[in-house]
Amino acid sequence: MKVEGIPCDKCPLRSRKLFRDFTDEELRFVKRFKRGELHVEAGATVLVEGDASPHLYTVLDGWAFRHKETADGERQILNFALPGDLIGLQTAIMGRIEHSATALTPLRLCVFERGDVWKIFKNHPQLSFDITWLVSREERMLDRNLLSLGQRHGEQRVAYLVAQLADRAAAAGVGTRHRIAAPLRQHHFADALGMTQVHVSRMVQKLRARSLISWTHEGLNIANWRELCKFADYEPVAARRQRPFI
Amino acid sequence: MKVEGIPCDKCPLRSRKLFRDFTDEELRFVKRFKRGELHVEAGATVLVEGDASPHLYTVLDGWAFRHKETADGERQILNFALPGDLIGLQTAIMGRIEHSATALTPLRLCVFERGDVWKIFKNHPQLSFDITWLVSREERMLDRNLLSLGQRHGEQRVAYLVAQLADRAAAAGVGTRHRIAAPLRQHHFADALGMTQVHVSRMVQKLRARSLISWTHEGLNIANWRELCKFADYEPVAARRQRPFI
DNA sequence: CGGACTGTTGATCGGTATCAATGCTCGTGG
DNA sequence: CCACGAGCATTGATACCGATCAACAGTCCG
Repeated sequence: MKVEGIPCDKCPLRSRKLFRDFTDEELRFVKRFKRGELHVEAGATVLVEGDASPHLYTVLDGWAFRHKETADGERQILNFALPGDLIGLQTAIMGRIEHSATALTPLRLCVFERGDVWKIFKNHPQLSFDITWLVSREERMLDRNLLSLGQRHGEQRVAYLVAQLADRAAAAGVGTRHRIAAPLRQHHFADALGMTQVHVSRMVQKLRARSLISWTHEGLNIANWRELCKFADYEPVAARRQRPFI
Repeated sequence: MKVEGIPCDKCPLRSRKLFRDFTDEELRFVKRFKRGELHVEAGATVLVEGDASPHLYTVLDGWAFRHKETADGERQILNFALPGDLIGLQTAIMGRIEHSATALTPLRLCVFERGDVWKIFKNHPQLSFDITWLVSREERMLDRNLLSLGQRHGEQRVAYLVAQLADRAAAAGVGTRHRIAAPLRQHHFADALGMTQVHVSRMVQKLRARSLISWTHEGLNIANWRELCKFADYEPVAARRQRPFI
């Protein structure tokens, strides 16, 4: 875990076409709030349920996931976070966070302070709106995941998650729709989809039999993107559409 | 479906202790945006998936639920909306809504216009922050529901939903923790929890056998609130804690 | 009275969990 | 270079939760 400073004008996210351009004024404004950069190693925990951490983060590089546990220790992965995603905003808005977040890969985070969020609201409508956009987007993804868990059975659930992750990764510029480069294991899928790892394995085999994906020790590849989406009932995000980030 | 105007200073929500007080200035400001009141009958649809409706609403009275369907027509109830809750904000923030909303009881809604949300952000930091608070709260509830669907089995899932609804209704001032007054049917539970109505029936019986709840044609009663929460792993909201609304 | 709606009960089937063993890959250290 | 163990995926056998199909009963209402 180390902290250093890198100027926002050199922010690697800013150069990606996916993210909307900041005006010079916005850039100057948001710069003041960057408290540093946090590097955590794969597997490290960034946020812990119940914390009232003073920080929130934007993912600059790497994959993380949000998760939550029942009283008897069963873990549910709620969603994944990719570059450009904000994590830990709940601490700033609601005072207390009800989920944990863990790094899936080595992670580079841009650090903000909880109290500064209010300054953004106070002084910068457009950026406040962007923050709300990000929360709404998260809500929308959760809606989709809920639909998946509630109404789709195993094979489709796995297919849906594969499609979603590949699509998001491609959009965030950290992969393509044909290959997921993250070190995702079947037990991650299990925890995200509410099924056992053994069953995930069997469902993956079925998807392989349909020639939709291949999952070897080399990684996870999507053999037929179009068909996968159709099978999973997944609707890809509009490409070329810019989105905000902070 | 009828529309009329009732002044915000007489807003019935405002008198409930649950909701934070507005300053006179806030009241004057927000009044300008109330476009009217919408009354819809039980069972009517307020929002339809895919719409780019020009309106969003605050529930003034009654129960509604947000839901979403898979391509092959399976319905998932994502969450319920009670007085004080905002519905349809996605249209204003993201342009398009990805879920539907339906009235469970006769519903009284306060109508806002999509474009006015930006005006709020532009001119009123505190109210913008409140909006974001509401979205964050929804996200948090979805996190919890996702945990329930993914990791708890039937009996606990039902118990959790009962506890959650009773608690929220009591907090919103439309019921107590010992009785849910809404015309909820077992098929609503089924759609919300990803199980069949028949199975909900059996799980309800088990909860009855544990003397936790009773569900007759008279309605749904919680026999032992404390034990129900413990069994369901549900953490009640802090009573006496005020929350924002718009 | 008849029909719609809701909840209950029973029989059976299937999807998924559980438990356990095996094999593969890779990193490490002797 | 090989032995070993850790981590991960696969496979098989069995058990159980919850789905499905079907029938029936109570309530409400026109």
